[in-house]
This record gives sequence, C-alpha cells and structure tokens, in this order.
Amino acid sequence: MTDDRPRPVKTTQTSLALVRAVRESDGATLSELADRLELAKSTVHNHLHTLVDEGFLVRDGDTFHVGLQFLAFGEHARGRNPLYATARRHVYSLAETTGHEADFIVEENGRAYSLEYAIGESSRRSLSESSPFRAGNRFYMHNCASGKALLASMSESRVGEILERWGLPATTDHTITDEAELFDELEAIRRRGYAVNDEELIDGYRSIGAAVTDPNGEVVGAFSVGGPTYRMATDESTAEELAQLLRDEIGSLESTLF
Amino acid sequence: MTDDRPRPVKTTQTSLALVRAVRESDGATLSELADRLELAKSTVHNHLHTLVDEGFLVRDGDTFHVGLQFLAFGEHARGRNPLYATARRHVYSLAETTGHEADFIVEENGRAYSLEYAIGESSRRSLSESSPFRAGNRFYMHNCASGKALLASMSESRVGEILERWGLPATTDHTITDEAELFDELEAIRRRGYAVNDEELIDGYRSIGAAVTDPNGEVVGAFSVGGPTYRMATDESTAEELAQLLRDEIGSLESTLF
DNA sequence: GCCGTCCGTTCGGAATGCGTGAACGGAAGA
DNA sequence: TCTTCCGTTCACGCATTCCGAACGGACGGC
Repeated sequence: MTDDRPRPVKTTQTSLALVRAVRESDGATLSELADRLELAKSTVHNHLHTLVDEGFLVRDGDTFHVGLQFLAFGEHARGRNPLYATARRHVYSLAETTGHEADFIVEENGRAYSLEYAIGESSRRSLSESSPFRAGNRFYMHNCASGKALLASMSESRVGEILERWGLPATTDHTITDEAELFDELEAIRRRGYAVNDEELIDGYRSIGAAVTDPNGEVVGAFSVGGPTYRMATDESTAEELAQLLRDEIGSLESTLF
Repeated sequence: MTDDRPRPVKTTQTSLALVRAVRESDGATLSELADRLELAKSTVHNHLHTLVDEGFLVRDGDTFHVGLQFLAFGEHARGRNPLYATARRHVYSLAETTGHEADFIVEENGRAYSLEYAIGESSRRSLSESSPFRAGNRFYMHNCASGKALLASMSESRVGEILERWGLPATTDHTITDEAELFDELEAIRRRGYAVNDEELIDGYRSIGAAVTDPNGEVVGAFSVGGPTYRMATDESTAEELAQLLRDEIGSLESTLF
C-alpha cells in the first residue's frame, strides 16, 4: 500500500537507489551496480558521474563510495533537533554508567532514527566495536524499545497512521506482527513506564527504552539501553533497575531543557 | 573550467539542488524553492514529494526540511575513514587542553571535510555555541589551516590538480588567491612544520594546523586548533606553543595507529 | 460575509533529455 | 597473443520530465 501519490521522479529515484546500493555493498563498481539494479552500464555511468560531481559519491579507482558530502546534511538534520545537544551527553552518561549500549532516538515520518549511539567500556572490549548500531540508523517503531516507548506515548490515531504507512514487518521470530498484540503491548508499556525489546529486532539483542515528553505532553524522543542477551538479564528487578537509570537520566534532561 | 565530462543527469542535479537549497535556507516552502531555482511549482512539487518519500526530506506543515536519512549515509562515509575513531578523541582532547576550537580534517576530491569538531569549555561559554563550524563542513584546501597543511605534504602535481579543479576562490581579503604565493606559503609550512590561517577563511578567525602522515608518507588528515582573533595571539611563541600541542597529539595518534 | 491572495495540488500536452545497446579502448591475466 | 574484464562513448527512440493553466482550500483584509 505504498502509493506514490504524485508523479514520482523516476530519475531521482534511480540516482538514490544507486547511492543506497553503494552504501549497502560498502563500495561498488559500475558494473556491479548495473547488474544489481538491472540498468544499462551507460545509464549507471551517467548517474555515478553526476553524483561524484555533486560530491555525494567518491571514486576510488574503479569502486565508488558514499561521499563525505552527506555528513554535512546529516549533521544539519540532526542539529535541527532541539534536544540533540543535551541528549547526546545523556547517551554517553548512560553508556558509561550501565556499561551497555545506549542511544537516543526520535521519530520522523513514522520511523525511528538514532541521533546518538554510544557503547560502554565493558561492552566495547568484548564486542570489539562490531555493533550493528550507529548514529543515523533507522528502525521501525514497533520492533525496538525506544520506538515502542514513543508509540506508547502517542495518540492512538497517530499510531494508526504509522502502522498504516509502514506495517509491522518482522525482523526476528519475536517481532510483534499483530496489531492488537501491539496495542496490548503499548498499554503494558504505559502501565510499566518503560518498554522492553526482547530479541524483537535482532536475535540475541535485548534492550529497554523510555520516552521523553515536553511540557505539553508531546513525545520528543526516547532513550534506550541494551546489549546482547547474555549480558541483559530477563528478570524484572534488573529491568527495573535499568529503567530507573533511564528515568533519572530523562528527569535530569527534562529539568535542564524545560 | 568545470567540464561535465559525461552527460550529466539533469533531473538528479535539480533534485540535489533542491535539497541543497532546503538546507541553505534551513527549511523552505515549495513556492520559495520554485522561485529560488526558477522552476515550475509542479516540477518542484514532484521532486519534493519523491525526496520525502525516499526519506531525504521531511515535510513539516508546508515547509520542507533536510531528512534524518542523510545521517546514516554521513556516518557511513565518516566511519569508512580508518583514522576517524581515534582522531575524534584527539579532537576532544585538543579542544579541552587548549580551550579553543579543534577539528580533524581529511581531503576528498580536492576539498577538505571536517570529520570531527569540538569546542573547548572556555570558548563555548562566550560563543554560546554559535560557531559556524561543525562536523561535515566542507572547505577549500587553500584557505584553511588544515587544508594548507594537507597541501604542503602532497606532491606538487597533486596540488596542481586540486588547484586546477577548484581554483583559489577568496572568502576574505586575506585569502591567498595567487598560485605562486600559495606555493611559497606551502614551502614555509614545510619548513615551519605547521600551517597558519590568519583570517583567510573568515574575518576574525585565526587557526593553526598540522598534518598526519601514515608510514608510507601519505597524508591522511590534519588537525587544527583555532578561535577568534582576540583569543588567538599572533606572536610566534604562542603559535609555536599550540603547534607543539598539535604535534604531541599527532605523535600520540600515529603511535597508536601505525 | 465576501473577495483577494497566498499556499499546495492536479492534469494534459509537448519537447527534452534519459535510457539503451552496440561499439570502442585500455588494463589485466591466461 | 588472445581473452576477458573494466569503464567510456555515441546516435537513436521513446519514456519522462517539465511546464502552464486551472483547481481548491486556508487565511486575512476590507
């Protein structure tokens, strides 16, 4: 049900598809991309060269990479969020005090974007920095802890819009794919005060999240703390303990900003 | 002399021009953009909607903003640089010990991109965070300290290529616009061991920079430290002092990485 | 309460410029 | 040397983009 309301600009779409493909394969050659997207080499050629010219791709020998030009736009978008400067410090603080992975997430267009991500010392050593998480990551709202925390604080109609737009795609066997089940879960989150993600996003990854609301009661973002299942106990007391840390951090943020 | 070698994809160019315009005006409406780029409203309409659909723009009421989607690409590009993770810590360290602004810069396609930027406590208070600098910023090589430090460590032919591609545009009265003068300056930098930027980029801004080279002697990046002229003395001893700090930091980085 | 003006949106039509495929040249590797 | 891969070039035909005019809704002045 992804109706392209107005007439989409196909040329732009293919250019962007190329950029996306370059990122996904972490560098690709012209022929690889032509095969992958089923386009003529000459077509890809023209697109790649204009993208390089614009600074959005870089050529290194015969392989193309994502250009640093993106960084300025990304930083601009991130910096526009009034919470970012403050929230990032709390992410670092959370990562340090818990030793787990922490991030701050906001909603945009029905998707959850990580604005800052950090990993605690203890986890960093064992993971050797190989976490799939990183600032800028985009998630669905229904299968990550922060996303669910955000949804739980939204109006039912807003949640409905988001579900209609993005559905409930599954990424693991534990992902909630039933709408009624999700609404029950959101109710539980509101009661509990925090959200739990138990391998719903990635197998072997568990996390808990809590939302930040502004004085008008609008949700403006969410923090989460998580890690591999063997390091994140399931019992309620540990969860409560982490949730308390989240709440403290959020309280401190809210008192400085609002 | 910006010859578009192959046939540029004009549609992609206008899409990107729109994104750029949105960023420059920090949010813009459809009509504003149509006026600005001299395009029909319907054309802009189609472009904006596909860009929103792809997540590269967001719509907030009637104004469009740069989307968070850029962040993932930017972080990806930045993370590809093998020095980044280490260099960023040194940027923070430099900002803290000097109290000034510090950044780490790399060259891509003949331009200098800031990968990380930080501002020392003492400066932050007085500037109230209003610095024009930020990670992702793109500079010309010839009018910033790090850029000149990079050029000074490159082969003459490489420098020639860059100058041919980008020229020597002036941003202040102090910008070096003469090629011979620039080469003299680069010679002086090599002799001195560090580069100085005295209001060549922005009026009232002074900085010094030094390059990082890998074991093969290739330049891989540069650090710089700077601030408003009233806080950055011109006398050689202060410059030498800061240069020494830069050298120490670079030495420490090189010993951990190489 | 009405008209003027602004916004974004829609749609048919027309020319532009995008996409193709075949041919070229150059760099490796067999 | 011959093969095979790469990226590059070019002329052609048609899909697509771009336009302009018309529409509908929101706002504000008169």
